[in-house]
Amino acid sequence: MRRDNISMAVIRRMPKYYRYLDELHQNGVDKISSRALAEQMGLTASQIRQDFNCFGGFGQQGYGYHVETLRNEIASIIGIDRKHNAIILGVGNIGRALIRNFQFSQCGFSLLAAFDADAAMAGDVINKVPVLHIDELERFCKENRVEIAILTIPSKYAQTMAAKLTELGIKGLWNFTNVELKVCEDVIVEDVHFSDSMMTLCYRISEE
Amino acid sequence: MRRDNISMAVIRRMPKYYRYLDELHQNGVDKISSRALAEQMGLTASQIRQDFNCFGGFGQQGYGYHVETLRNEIASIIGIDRKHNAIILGVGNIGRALIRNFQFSQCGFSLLAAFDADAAMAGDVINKVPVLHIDELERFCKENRVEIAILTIPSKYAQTMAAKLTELGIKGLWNFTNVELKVCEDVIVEDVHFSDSMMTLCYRISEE
DNA sequence: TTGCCTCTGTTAAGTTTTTCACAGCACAAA
DNA sequence: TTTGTGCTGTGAAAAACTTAACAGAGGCAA
Repeated sequence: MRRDNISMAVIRRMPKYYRYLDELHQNGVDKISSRALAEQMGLTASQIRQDFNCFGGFGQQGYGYHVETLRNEIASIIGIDRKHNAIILGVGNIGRALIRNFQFSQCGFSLLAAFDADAAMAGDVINKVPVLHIDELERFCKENRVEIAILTIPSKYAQTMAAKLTELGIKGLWNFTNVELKVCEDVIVEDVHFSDSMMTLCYRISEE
Repeated sequence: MRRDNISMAVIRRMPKYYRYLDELHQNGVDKISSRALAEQMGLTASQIRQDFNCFGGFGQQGYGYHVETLRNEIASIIGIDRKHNAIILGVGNIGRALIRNFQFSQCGFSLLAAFDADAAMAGDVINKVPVLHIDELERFCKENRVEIAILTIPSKYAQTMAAKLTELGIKGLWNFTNVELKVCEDVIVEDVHFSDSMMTLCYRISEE
């Protein structure tokens, strides 16, 4: 399974494949052809075969793809079959929403703790996740192998916090602030820019 | 200003341009060259010039771009200088987070009302936005020119609700559920798939 | 077993997107 | 005014990405 030089375009389709295959599997579907999957997903069969081939190809000629096998292969490619430790910074509305509702384990993560600058929250437990004061961040990161941090703090603190987390050896940041973070290049930043998404929608509904 | 056949790749960069230009403007910067902007944004100067040229080109040879003018042109292209009426469906954690924190007006929208199936919430007002019972949706849409709906409801209701909203003449859906919505093609769906984003991060931190 | 049909992996063609290169305008300095 | 530098708009080249096409493997029925 060669996973070098895989283009971002392909990578960003993998979670979607996973989602569809997982649903098919749960509906008891055993096998599926690239054509059938393409139709459901709104892609072309060629693209699907091409995509899977980036990782070696998991189908069988004349048969198609075995849904469960393919799903598991994709899970393994993405890495969600392993557990990566995560922490969340900022227990405001969005932070709380993620802690309560987001299925971290289904995305390969384990949410170890939440941090907030508000001392009044320290000691709380939300959805089994302990809330700690931000002053404990450094100690916590040193004691636990934290791989990613989720930024749901106010924008003005984002860059400073990103720098601190970089120092503490974090590998990835899931950034919900509307700030473009500058970090050294071995730290991965995945942005969730609500406003960009909303503005795109704004443009698209205005077209005729 | 020709805005037909603009590729999605270009469109998705426009909000980012807007963000940077707005910040430059607020910092008192008057003019900027494509090269300087490229450096800040992590793009190439060529791409920036190419992008702006899709809409006619707003710069001046030998000078560069006038920040405020360019920002306003982009705002007008995206459509955030107009006001589009929006409603939000589902006042759970994410819904509440958006109502409280998201700057709708800065993205060209005006959030008229929130809807929830929980009758106990009806009559509440969150951040000046009235919460109505879902039964009032139809009446409300008929009385107000609602252009987009934000889906922050449980996934299992998403498809049904999308169909209903389509009937009511909605133009766009901002979809926070992890369901792939099937709607007729003149309705625009803009997905915010947290899990796709998180899985992509998962993949990327695993690479070496 | 044979023959037919389906479907993948893979190479090639086509399309889109990005980058390069440069003519020519604008401003500043002399 | 003239000269030089900086910068855009634009057409062409390069790269990336998607779609098409097809050989051949495998299933299935007779």
